[in-house]
Amino acid sequence: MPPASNREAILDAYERLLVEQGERAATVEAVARAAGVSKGGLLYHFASKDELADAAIERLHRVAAECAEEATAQPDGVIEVFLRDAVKTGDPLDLALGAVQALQQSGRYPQAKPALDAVVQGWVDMLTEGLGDPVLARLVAVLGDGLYFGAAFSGGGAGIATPPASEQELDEMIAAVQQLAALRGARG
Amino acid sequence: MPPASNREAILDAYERLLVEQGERAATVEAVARAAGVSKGGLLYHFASKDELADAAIERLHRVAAECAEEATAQPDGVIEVFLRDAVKTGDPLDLALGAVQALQQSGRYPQAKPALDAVVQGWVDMLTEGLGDPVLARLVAVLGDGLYFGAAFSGGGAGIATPPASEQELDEMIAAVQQLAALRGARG
DNA sequence: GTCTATATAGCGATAGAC
DNA sequence: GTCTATCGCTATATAGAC
Repeated sequence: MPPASNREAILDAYERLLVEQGERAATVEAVARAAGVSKGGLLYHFASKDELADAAIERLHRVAAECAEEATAQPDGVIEVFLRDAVKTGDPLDLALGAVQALQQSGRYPQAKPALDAVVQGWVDMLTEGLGDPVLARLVAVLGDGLYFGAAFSGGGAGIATPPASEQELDEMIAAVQQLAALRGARG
Repeated sequence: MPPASNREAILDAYERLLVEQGERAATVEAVARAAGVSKGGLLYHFASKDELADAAIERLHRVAAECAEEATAQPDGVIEVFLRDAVKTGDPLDLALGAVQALQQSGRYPQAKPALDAVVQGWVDMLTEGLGDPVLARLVAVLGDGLYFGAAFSGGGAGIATPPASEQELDEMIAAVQQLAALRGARG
C-alpha cells in the first residue's frame, strides 16, 4: 500500500460506527474521535460527510468482488459456501455490507441502494448458475438473507430476525437444504 | 372509536416516515407536517419525541397480538401461513414492525430491541409447536426473515436482500419447503 | 497533514396567544 | 386542542494557525 496515512483508519472507524450504532451516531466528530484524529484532520481526507459515504460504497464494491472470486474457487458446494458466508460476522465484507446498509436505511444516501442491489444480484447469479434449479437457488438466496439479518441484527446491533444459528443448528440446516437439493436432483 | 382526534393520524404518519425514510427523517416537524398538524399540535399529544417512539412500540405489541390470534385460527398449514405473511407489505403489522425496526437501527431507542425480540420469539414458538421439527422450524423462521427483509427492503424502502418473490416464485418456494417437510415426516 | 475556532443551519422542546 | 415564536443544543462545514 502507498502511504494511505489515516485514510483507511478513518474509513474503518466509519464502518464500525455505522454498523454498531447506525448512521445517526456516525457524525464527523464521532468518526474522527474513533479514528484518533480531529474533525479537521478527517475533513482533510474526506471533504464532506458525503465523501465518506461514497468511499464506504466504493470499498463495498471492491471487497465484494474479492470475496466472489474466493468463493467460486472453493471446492465445497455452493449451498454450503453461501450459507456459511451468510453468518460470518466481522469480516471485511460483512462490515462493508452492514455499513452501506446503515447508510441506505438512513434515507440520506440514494447511492447506497444501487450498490447493494448490484452485490446481491451477483450472489443470485452465482447460485442460479451453480445449482441449475432456479427455485432452489432463490430459496437458498432468501435463506441466506434470513441468516445474514439474523446474524447481523441480533448482536449488539439492530433489528428484528431470529437469533443466529449455533454451529450445530447451522450444520443441521445446511444438511436439510442439501437433503432437499438431492430430492429435487439439483447440483450442489 | 372514541374521539382519538389527531393522535392516531400522527402515529400513522410517524410510522410511514420511519419505514420509508428512516428515523433521521422522522423529525417532529416532518411528522407534524405529514399528519397535517403543527409542531405544537403534535407536542400536545406526544410531549416528546420519545413518547412518539413509545407509542409506536406499544402499537406493535398490540397489532402483533391481534395477528397471532388470527394466524392460529387459520386452517392452512403453519408453513404456508407464516411464509405468506412474511411477504405481506403495507398491512398494519408490517408497518408497525418496520417502524420499530427503524427505531432500533437508529441506536437511540433501547426500548426497541426487547419489543422486537418478543414479537419474533412468538413466531418461533408458534412454528416449533406447529411443526414438531425444531430444525425445520428454524429453517422456516429464517426463510421468513429472508422473505420479510426482501419484501420490506426492495420497495421504496431500505437495504439489501433479494427482490421479493413473485406470486409464482413464492408458491414454488412454499411447495419446495413442504416437500422437505414431507420428506422429514414433520407436521405440515 | 493536522489542529482550533467559528459561522451557519436544523432539530427538539418551551411559552404563551388564540 | 392547535397555533406561532423562540431558546438551546448539536452537527456540518469553513477559515486559518501551526
